[in-house]
Amino acid sequence: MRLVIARCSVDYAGRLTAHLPSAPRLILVKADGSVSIHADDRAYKPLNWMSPPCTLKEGTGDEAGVWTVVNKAGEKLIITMEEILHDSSYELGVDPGLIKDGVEAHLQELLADRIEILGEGHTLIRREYPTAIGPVDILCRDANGATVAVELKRRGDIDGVEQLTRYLELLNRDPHLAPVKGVFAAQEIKPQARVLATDRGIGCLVLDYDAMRGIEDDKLRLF
Amino acid sequence: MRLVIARCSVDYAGRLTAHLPSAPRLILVKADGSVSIHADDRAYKPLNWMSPPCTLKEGTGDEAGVWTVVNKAGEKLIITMEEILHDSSYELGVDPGLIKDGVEAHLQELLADRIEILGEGHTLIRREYPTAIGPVDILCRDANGATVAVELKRRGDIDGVEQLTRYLELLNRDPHLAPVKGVFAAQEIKPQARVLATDRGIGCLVLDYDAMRGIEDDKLRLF
DNA sequence: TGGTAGATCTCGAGC
DNA sequence: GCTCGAGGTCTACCA
Repeated sequence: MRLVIARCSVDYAGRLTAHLPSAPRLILVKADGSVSIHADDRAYKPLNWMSPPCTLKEGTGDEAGVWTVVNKAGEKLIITMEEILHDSSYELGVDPGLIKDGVEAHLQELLADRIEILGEGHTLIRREYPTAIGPVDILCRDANGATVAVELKRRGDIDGVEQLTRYLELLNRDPHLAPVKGVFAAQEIKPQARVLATDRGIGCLVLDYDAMRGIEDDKLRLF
Repeated sequence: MRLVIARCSVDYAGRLTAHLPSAPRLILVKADGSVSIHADDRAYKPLNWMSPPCTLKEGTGDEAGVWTVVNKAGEKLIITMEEILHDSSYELGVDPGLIKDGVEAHLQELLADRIEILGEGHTLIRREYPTAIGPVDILCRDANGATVAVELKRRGDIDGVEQLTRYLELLNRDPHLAPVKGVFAAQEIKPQARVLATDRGIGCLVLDYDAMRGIEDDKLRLF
């Protein structure tokens, strides 16, 4: 990891063209060859960057102080250094990486484990039920044996309803499954998504992640 | 901008919970109070971060070496420093910011200016034609006076077709406009999006940004 | 390699 | 304050 603080201007030419006028900034050159340029605000997104794999060439002679970063697609990032204020390097090694909890995959596990949250007598067919246009999060049967397709989201908005609609259209063409009902399940369902879902006869289910995890924990404690 | 290289472990509790085991990393504290933690790879996304506005508290006494970053929503980022390898600060000032070219807004301008790209005899009604569910990018009439709604994307995929479909459904309820045809225009149209659009009777138009800009430049040179 | 869906998405505009 | 759409989205996963 190389840290450079420098007054510089930057030009990017690739999927779009963009220019950064001269100003003091932080330039990060990482061990994988990637380069990013940061201003003194915003935690998440750099002003400009080149993702790996890419190669950095530092100009010499006439081109001294001009860094050119290129990737395979031919995108270019050109950094023109005007004044170097700091330049240091550190060996950090490979990062052990982030351990996450609380994402959609876990919600899917929890709901599959407690499928009766969908209603008395529901039984799981399978998670990630494959279709031609992608896997349905959960497929199950209700107490009457009717097929139910569940689309799971952390935040339920209109896109999720469209996605489920496409699945339902497809699943309903399968005589072994039809008629298939839809349930849109999320930790939070946006009003417009609820309206659209309801209009299409799709059920809405708001999930309480902490409560579900609690139930799961209780269940685990029984064994 | 404060740059710290340190062996540290990190815990995030907020929209999810996440943990980073002890390892050497770069910690950036920016002038807006934001904090980000970088490994020695990936240009774009930090391992962990807290977006502004947020406040950083460095622990003292028993809590020495423990940094706590909190935002208004109550999300917490806790950084436990085990060994500081570098610590320096720089005043960078406010960045003049990025100048972009080649985005959807510009495409819309260009297409509106050369509406005949859609076909001989087309006339513009207006850009950003307002509807209850949002503005239609371009509304125009073809040579026969029929209404045409255009959805513009840089990259045309299935979502864009869905969006245009919703607009068409709505616009076709307006007796002053109906019947309304749809055109899906993008610099690149994904095969599946093309299939869906065609299936719904929506036309597809691939736009050449450089050529359109060239035409525009030629046009400007005439005046 | 290409397509799809998720993300602590972020960010900005419009209401 | 929210809602929605765009992003050089990036990234992981799967065919």
